[in-house]
Amino acid sequence: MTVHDQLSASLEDYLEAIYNLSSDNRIARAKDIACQLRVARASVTGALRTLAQRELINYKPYGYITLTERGRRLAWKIVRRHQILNYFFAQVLGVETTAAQEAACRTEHTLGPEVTTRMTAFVEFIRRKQADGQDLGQSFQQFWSLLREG
Amino acid sequence: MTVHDQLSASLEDYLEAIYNLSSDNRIARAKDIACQLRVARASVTGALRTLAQRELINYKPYGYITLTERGRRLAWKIVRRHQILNYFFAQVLGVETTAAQEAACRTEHTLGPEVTTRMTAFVEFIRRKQADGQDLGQSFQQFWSLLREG
DNA sequence: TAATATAGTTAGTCCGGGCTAACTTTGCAA
DNA sequence: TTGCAAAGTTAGCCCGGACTAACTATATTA
Repeated sequence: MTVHDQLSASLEDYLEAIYNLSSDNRIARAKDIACQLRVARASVTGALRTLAQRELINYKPYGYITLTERGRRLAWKIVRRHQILNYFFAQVLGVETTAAQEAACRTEHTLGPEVTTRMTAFVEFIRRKQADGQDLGQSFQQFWSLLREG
Repeated sequence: MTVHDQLSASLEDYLEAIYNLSSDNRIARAKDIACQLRVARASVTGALRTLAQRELINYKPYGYITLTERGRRLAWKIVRRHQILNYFFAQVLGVETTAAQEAACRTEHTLGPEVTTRMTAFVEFIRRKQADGQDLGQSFQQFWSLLREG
């Protein structure tokens, strides 16, 4: 079984989309996955088959799509990573929200576990400082403005 | 002409390798590119052709490989991005050097221009603070140790 | 319940970018 | 100067992951 392998960037995206759609509201529909990932419906089918055979989702042709326990755990990690990066890009670097989102989408697949955990801690570190009245994002963004305008 | 297009991650790697090899010492040899990127010699040939037709390198079969002016400028940006990330991973997050290098290699291709410039500024910002006796990397790494050990 | 719209799948194609095997060119050493 | 090893190229293959077109299943609603 190829069950333990790393997922490709593309498969991570599918898994993440399924996670988001199924928690957002109801059921993850292939149509919506396609739409969210801006991909043809036909491409979704292939990805679903692969995810199913890696035992990350439960999937039968024309049936409902649900995450397995393994799938849910993995998806959660992926989503988490995404959020961390997004926070860093948006709140610390001050990148505009949709650009930050897009960057996070692209970058999230390349961080190894080492960098991910440290990055997570770093964001936590920054949040604490902020709670202590020391807003790093803000003071960087001041610096940034000076660079730009001044 | 496809001359203005974005390069794929893989082509960026080739360009970067050529840049490094030709500044490191002498001439960028296909053999060394292959070795550095851990790729078969045959794969290099294809990449060289593509880079040549995008006017980023001067290349004739069996000839020397040199960067064009455009190629050099672009390669420089790529190398720069790599260094910035590497600094951030190693000096700020405290990731061990070779792991930081590897992460930088994977991540560098996904940062858009917006994030890249801000990231560059962020690293500069941190350096300044460090010069002022406020070492963010160090204080984060203290925090990190507490998380781990404490 | 039958007709049709919508969702999903299949088949077949393409493209990037790897690979190996076999061939050609180049360059060094006898 | 020739003769062989090393470097480079070509041809042909594979794989992942997109696509379109055409088909099938499902759902809606008249």
